[in-house]
Amino acid sequence: MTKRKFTKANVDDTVELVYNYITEYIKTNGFSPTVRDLCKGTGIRSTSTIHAHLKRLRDSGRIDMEAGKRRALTIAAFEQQKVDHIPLVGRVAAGVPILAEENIDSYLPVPAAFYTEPEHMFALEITGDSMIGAGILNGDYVFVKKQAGADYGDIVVALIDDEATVKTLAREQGRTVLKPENPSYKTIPFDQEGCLILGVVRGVWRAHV
Amino acid sequence: MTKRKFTKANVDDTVELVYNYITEYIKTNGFSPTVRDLCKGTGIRSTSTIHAHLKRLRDSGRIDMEAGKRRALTIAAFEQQKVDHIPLVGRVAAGVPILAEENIDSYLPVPAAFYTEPEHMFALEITGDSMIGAGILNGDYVFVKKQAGADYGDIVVALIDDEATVKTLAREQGRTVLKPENPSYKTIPFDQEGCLILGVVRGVWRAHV
DNA sequence: AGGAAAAACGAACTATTGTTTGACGAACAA
DNA sequence: TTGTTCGTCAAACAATAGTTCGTTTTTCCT
Repeated sequence: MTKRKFTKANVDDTVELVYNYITEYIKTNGFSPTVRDLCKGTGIRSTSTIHAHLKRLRDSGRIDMEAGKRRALTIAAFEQQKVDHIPLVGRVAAGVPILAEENIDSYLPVPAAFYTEPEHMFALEITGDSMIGAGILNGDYVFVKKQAGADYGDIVVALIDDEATVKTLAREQGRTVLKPENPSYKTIPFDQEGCLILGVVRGVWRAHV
Repeated sequence: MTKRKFTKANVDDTVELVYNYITEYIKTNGFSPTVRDLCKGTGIRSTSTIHAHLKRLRDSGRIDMEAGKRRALTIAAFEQQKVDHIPLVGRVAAGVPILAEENIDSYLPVPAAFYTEPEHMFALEITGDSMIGAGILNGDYVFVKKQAGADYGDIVVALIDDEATVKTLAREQGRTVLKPENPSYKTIPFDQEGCLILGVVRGVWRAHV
């Protein structure tokens, strides 16, 4: 009687097993598993077998690993799905830079792929329904790129007499105005005195309860 | 002449230096730095000094570390800002489970704090303007919790004759209907034949170009 | 000035962990 | 059946990296 010492499963399946355990491990622990962790996690008994599978995963571009480095496996796909944390601005204090520490309530994670310069972004919670026509509702979060100028048609965050407001920047009858997207609100003349553009809306997030 | 071999800076400042380098390193590399990496990064020459600072950071609850484990530092604050990646469903193939592999285009990162069960979520890109009244525009992404039932008033993703659509579930004149939030679209009767609720919209994301 | 405490240093120690090697078993084709 | 290939295994090797220890330097207090 020959004793069955191991089973030789389909390689692709085993590689998948290893890959899944890596992602799972990183997700729960926050750092990469070791070769021996993968042994325990997958039931594979030899470190060299894991090693071979890791090479396959690296060669197919699914993971990144540096030779010799411990716990240095990273999921290649995460690169595209990188996340930045941008500040959520609660109140806009008068005379204080928008991103000053006292303004920042917390940080929200945002897909980095959506923006080229996430370090210049901030988020703002919408109060009121003046922008309903643009699909921006009360309670929504807008993600704003900080910049002093904007184009006509852009939805901007502006400071008017020490109050922050979100409106569409437009040109009407020869004047630059801040236009609400709701007929029951009045268009605000944008005269340079006391008016300041803080940034341009680049994204909207709404959570349904 | 006494040779100045090292300067003894304020401990808090040095701890901060170490902490910042850890976050920076993890952000760029995807895995934790080693004690010796931190030496190079901070200019501190002794591994034991770094070790002492790491203990301080752990004791003050700012980082997590397990004794003996290599490259296993994690930033404690990241815990609260955890991100889940939920599948972006491109097409909805007839007769195939919504989360089947062939439906999934890619994955989007979403703040885990927003949902209790991110593993049951999927995302869908909106085509058309039938939900303008609810602030859901063409090109928006909706984040959907997968469930077979829903309440009246919920915005649902439903399958009607093998086509996925996003509408408000409502009751009108004694019948259950799928109601568009746009007067130029017709209300769709929700008869059980060929009609299926795939999930309920929990979030909306819009990126302004 | 003298001494204690705190912080940094350098070197040695330890062990976790990546890597290599050679052998064995299973699957498959000739 | 027989040989080849490939996946797995066990064990040993090598080295990266966590930890400890005793000393030196700086700061601060008396």
